[in-house]
Amino acid sequence: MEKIDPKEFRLKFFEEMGFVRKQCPKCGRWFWTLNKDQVYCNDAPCVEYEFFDYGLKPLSVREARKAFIEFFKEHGHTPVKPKPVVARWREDLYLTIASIVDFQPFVTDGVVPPPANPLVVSQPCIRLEDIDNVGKTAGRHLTTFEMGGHHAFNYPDKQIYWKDETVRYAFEFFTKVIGVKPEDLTFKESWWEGGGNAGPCFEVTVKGLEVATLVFMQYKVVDGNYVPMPLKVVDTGYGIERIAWLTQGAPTGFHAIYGELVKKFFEKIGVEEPDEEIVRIAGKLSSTFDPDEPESIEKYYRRVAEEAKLPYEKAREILERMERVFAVLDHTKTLALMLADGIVPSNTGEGYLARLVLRRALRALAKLGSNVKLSELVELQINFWDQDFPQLLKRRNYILEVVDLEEERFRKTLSRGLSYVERLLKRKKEISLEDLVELYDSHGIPPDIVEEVAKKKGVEVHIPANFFSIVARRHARAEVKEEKPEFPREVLEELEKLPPTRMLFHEDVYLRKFRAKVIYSKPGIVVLDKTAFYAEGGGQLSDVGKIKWGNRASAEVVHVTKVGDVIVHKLKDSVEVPVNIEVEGEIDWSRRYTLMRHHTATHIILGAARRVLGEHVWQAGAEKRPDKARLDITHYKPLSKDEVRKIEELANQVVFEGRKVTARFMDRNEAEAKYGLRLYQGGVPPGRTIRVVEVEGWDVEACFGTHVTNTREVGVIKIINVDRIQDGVVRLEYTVAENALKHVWNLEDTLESIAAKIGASPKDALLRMEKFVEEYKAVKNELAMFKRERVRSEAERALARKKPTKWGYATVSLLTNMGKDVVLEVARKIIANEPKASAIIYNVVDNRVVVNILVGEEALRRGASAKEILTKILGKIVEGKGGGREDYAAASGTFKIPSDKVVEETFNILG
RNA sequence: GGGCCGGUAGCUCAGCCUGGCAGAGCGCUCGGUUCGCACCCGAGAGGUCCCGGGUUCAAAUCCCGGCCGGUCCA
Repeated sequence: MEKIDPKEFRLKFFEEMGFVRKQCPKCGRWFWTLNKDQVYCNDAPCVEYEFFDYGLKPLSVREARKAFIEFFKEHGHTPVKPKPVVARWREDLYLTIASIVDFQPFVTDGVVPPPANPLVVSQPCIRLEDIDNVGKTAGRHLTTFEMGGHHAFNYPDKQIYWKDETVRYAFEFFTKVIGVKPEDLTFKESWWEGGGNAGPCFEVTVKGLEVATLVFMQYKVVDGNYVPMPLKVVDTGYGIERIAWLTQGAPTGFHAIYGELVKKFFEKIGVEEPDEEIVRIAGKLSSTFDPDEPESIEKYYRRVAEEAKLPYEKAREILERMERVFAVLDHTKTLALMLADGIVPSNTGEGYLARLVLRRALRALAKLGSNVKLSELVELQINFWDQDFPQLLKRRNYILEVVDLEEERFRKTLSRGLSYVERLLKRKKEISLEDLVELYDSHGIPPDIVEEVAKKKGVEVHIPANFFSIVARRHARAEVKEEKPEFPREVLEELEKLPPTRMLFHEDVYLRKFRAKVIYSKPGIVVLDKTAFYAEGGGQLSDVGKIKWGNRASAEVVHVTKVGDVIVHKLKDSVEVPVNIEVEGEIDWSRRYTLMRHHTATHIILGAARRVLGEHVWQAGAEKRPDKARLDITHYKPLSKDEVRKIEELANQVVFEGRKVTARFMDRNEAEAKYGLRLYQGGVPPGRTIRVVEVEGWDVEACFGTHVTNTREVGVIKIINVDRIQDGVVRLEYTVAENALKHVWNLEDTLESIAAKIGASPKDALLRMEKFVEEYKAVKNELAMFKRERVRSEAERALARKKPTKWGYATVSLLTNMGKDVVLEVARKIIANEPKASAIIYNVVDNRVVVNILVGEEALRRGASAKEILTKILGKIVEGKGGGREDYAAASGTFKIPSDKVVEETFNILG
């Protein structure tokens, strides 16, 4: 803050109007106002909300949005459509967190022109950073909100407008359209930073409520330094919901946003709606605390209790209940929007964020003691917002099915975890911090739910206030793996200076041979002025082939890669090709042609999967190799066999229909406008123009790869494997044409060998197998019977030859090739029949012998020791290793004496 | 992408720490009880202890690798 030059904020407009600059005695910030008597900065938490009886014309969220758009439209801004809340056009963000995000990175970097300039948009945004505060602050924090943004992009050669005009617009909008008295508007000086950009800003507040932020993006943050940007961007954010709240003077933001839904939610959830009086007081005071400071919240509860003339405990209970219902209101809307844009819940990526929101909502419901189905509440949101966000209605079935599935999943997780808690309590009678952390971190059971269960069992649980930071501390910093550079630094630097390679593979995908000039060469590395070799990218492996020059010289190309726009051929061995000569290149065509067919097949399969499974299907990864290809798609449950067949059938239909496949370069804005963000399946390519591959009437994607020109060339597609690779992602593997045929042959061969092994024809193999399994079980049972019989007879035989010792009796058996289980059974039988006996059993297997010694209960009491006996045996009879306890010992090794003397000698040494 | 937890009978799980007979409850089958059902009583069937390697006389148990699932965090 200190680094800002106050001059940045001194505007002509302020002078004209007679604004004065003041400093807030509470927060120390500087601000501008027309009210000469104003003391504080007019923002939370320095002042209480004072707009409740302000008497503005009440606007719903929809009306506030419309008023905002209309105003800026009238003032020369072109309205543009908002983007999805899932930022598919960004590689660095999962969610749309601000309206300016719509135009990052390409517009703000000056690579792509904005769709209009200046423009206005109302962008639904999702921010999850403050999810724990939602509800507590009566509407100050929300996970989803609409950011009204009017943006102007000022290029060095084309200025639109800057600070002065921006503040004038804000002033006019709030005073003329909304009806705020000029002296109630405060412009607070501040500094904004985010997404690698920074600049000064004004926070616009009215009667304690911040209603807009006017950012003047003019620096790029590079290594902590502020570098001026050539492109200066007016980045404003008007809080549409806050404008609705302000104008309605509703007791809380939630009442302003959700209107009749508030009552409906209390009813559906089944908790009592608090009196208007306490809600009003809570709303008014909600500006005064910092939700991250427990003491300030407590103070707030006390003040509400005091003003509402209620006991503290009672007030707190009412407020907490209300806060939770508010959180559910907020989370269900966020969830509906996320799912409508096709997020599939998962344990990673943006899918995890959807699951996080959903589970927070379920937890809040659990704490409210409600058993309402979450999908019923989400459905209320869909119906409430269907005109504002028509995608909710369109994706209704998907949203509700996923919510139900996820609720079921969470229920299972909870019950699994809770039975774990109960088992824990049986053993320990207390739950330690360590247990709590493990329950949450490994089993997903939040500590407050553990507390509840424990309480029912009469066990108190202490949850530290910093519980979640303790959990966070356990997560060691992920080490950043360095990627091994493909080329040495100095080579890379030289490569980067070369002119772009002409890409013959885009001009004619069927080109196999070509002549080109060598423009750069190092041992094992060649760069040509043009090439037909495709460089690895977009999940398509690179071409391989040959380069020939002179009379005889040639080199094998083993890999091709791209450095910027330069295509680099890597050679087998460190061959060096002379620079500036002409060479002939030839690619391995059969490999390339299969890759092309696999690539086109991938686009066809994606289109088929989307049609069979739904619009939430997105590519989550893909790889095309010569032997097979694979496509990972987002989907919320395992594919049924039926669905797989359906995808396969549909895909092959497209192959057989012989649809045209075209590739062309298009202006990014134009392509997005025509085909939507669906284009970005395999990531977001950089640049002003993008290459668009279209399978006629079936699928359109931004793609750099080589494709056949007619789907018929793919031949046939055979899905050979389907796998769930992680939550919410299904992997399809498939091959085409001859490879598909080979796959079928393999299956045939396998079946034939199985049939041959079991002596049946392939047709009868299954029947034969079933019979075998039955027989196997019967034989197993019969064998068990014989084993029992053998055990009995061996035990009897041994007991018949027992000899007395000082502790009772000893029996010695010499068996051959017995299983371990039989030997032990015999020994057990002996000491069961004669508790005074010690059973010694030798079992000879191949050239080795295993000796087992079991001592009966009575013999044990009289001083017999299996270990001692074993020691004697190991000394005299068996050479080997062993060990055991008093009642049991075993060893293995070889006999030291002839085996026909073993029984006799054993009795002797026990003497 | 990383951390943590788990995989044992059809299901839910115990046993693993400290190596030495693979177990419980529910479900299933049969029998008893009953006019019949439920309950109850008795008997029985049911196992690749996820897979592979290692240590050991001996591995569900200890070690290593893999697969699968769960969960928290980027």
